[in-house]
Amino acid sequence: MPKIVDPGARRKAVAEAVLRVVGRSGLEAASLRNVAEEAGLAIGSVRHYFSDHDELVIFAMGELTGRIEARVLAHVDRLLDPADAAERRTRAEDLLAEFLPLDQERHEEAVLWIAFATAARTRPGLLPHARQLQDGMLGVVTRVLRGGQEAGGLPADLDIGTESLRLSALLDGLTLQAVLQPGTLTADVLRQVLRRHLDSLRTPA
Amino acid sequence: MPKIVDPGARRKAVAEAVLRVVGRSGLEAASLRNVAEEAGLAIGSVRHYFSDHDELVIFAMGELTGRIEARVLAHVDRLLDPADAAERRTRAEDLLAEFLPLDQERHEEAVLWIAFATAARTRPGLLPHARQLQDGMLGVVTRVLRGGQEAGGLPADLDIGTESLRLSALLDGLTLQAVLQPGTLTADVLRQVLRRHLDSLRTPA
DNA sequence: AGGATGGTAGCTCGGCCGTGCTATAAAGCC
DNA sequence: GGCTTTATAGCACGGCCGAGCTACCATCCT
Repeated sequence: MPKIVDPGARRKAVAEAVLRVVGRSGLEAASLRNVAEEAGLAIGSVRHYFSDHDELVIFAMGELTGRIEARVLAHVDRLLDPADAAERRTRAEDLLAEFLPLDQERHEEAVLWIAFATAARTRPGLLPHARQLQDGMLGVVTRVLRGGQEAGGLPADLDIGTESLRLSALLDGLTLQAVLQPGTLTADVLRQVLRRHLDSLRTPA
Repeated sequence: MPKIVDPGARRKAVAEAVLRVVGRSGLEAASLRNVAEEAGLAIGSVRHYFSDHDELVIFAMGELTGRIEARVLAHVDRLLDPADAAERRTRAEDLLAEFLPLDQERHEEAVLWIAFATAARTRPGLLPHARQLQDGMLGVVTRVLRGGQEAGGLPADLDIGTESLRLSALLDGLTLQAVLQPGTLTADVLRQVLRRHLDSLRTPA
């Protein structure tokens, strides 16, 4: 039986178990024992694929950030590919909405992201993944705003640097509040706030 | 020696030790042993003032939120007391700036707040304090915006509900990013983003 | 056929955890 | 002075943790 196993797939399966445990009970509950049970494996089997507990958690975070990144980048392609300016605004909003927990899947990802990102402050091993996703988000937001400016949809004198920070902070804040207060910030409200913000950018300073 | 001790003061002193440990090593490090050592007490002494480990952590979070609340409410009084509209804008900005980690003290508080608030998701005992501060912040932001509108500094057709959510989310997001990326978001940048946001609210939709 | 390889499993150890429980000493009260 | 109260201290237990290590077994290679 053993040889035919794809190690990468196994690692991913275990990582998913980690994410499920973290989503359900928090990062501190992601022990080897709990993860092994969640994955339906023995503790020794899990350790066969991960030398360290740290490596397990870091890899799981990498899976999470990779998933989020892929979903956003797909929208980036869709935004930049067609040159029809008519749908540009809609596409931009949809792209930025990918950062918000608008459905259950993205809410779960947001919960996980907040858990790992905040844990990175005291777990140096998680910092690279946290920085990468955060920088990536700022980069995407910056590209969207700059693109909108070049397309004429946004005022030419808009300070893209400051506005990118403001918008990315808004997205982060909405995500954080949605995670901390599930039920209060519904998907409709989140979308409305985002739309209001994008509208406000169109009016000259 | 024993009788002359003020229990409240002792509990506060131990709570401060909790906050120091959490700030340095994260909430998961706030064990009775670590806290007792930080407070310079024996583990048994700490337990004399707190029946439970849970109670200790919850009380410490209460101390934190109480501290933040008191600081903000002082600004609220200062904002509402004088009726000189000239300084109103400045006072409002200063009040809102109290939510941002502009100096080392507030940065430390922001770190602690994020740690406790995110932990509240899997620790039900922390939820009340988290909700209270979060609701309080939204309430203060709402009052500031509504006050600005009534004073004529903001457009009359501004949707205070949505704008309050947007602004409070922005403040939360800036705080989160400043905590996650210390050094990147300097105090100057934070203030600039806040100022830009308040400026943008003055222009009619 | 038989050794090598790699997946699966779990026992064991030392360490930290919260907590039940007990012991000691200092202060106030009669 | 004796008794109660309370602050301080810490021992001991059971539980969970990560990690070292060994054992077993299925497959593949020669």
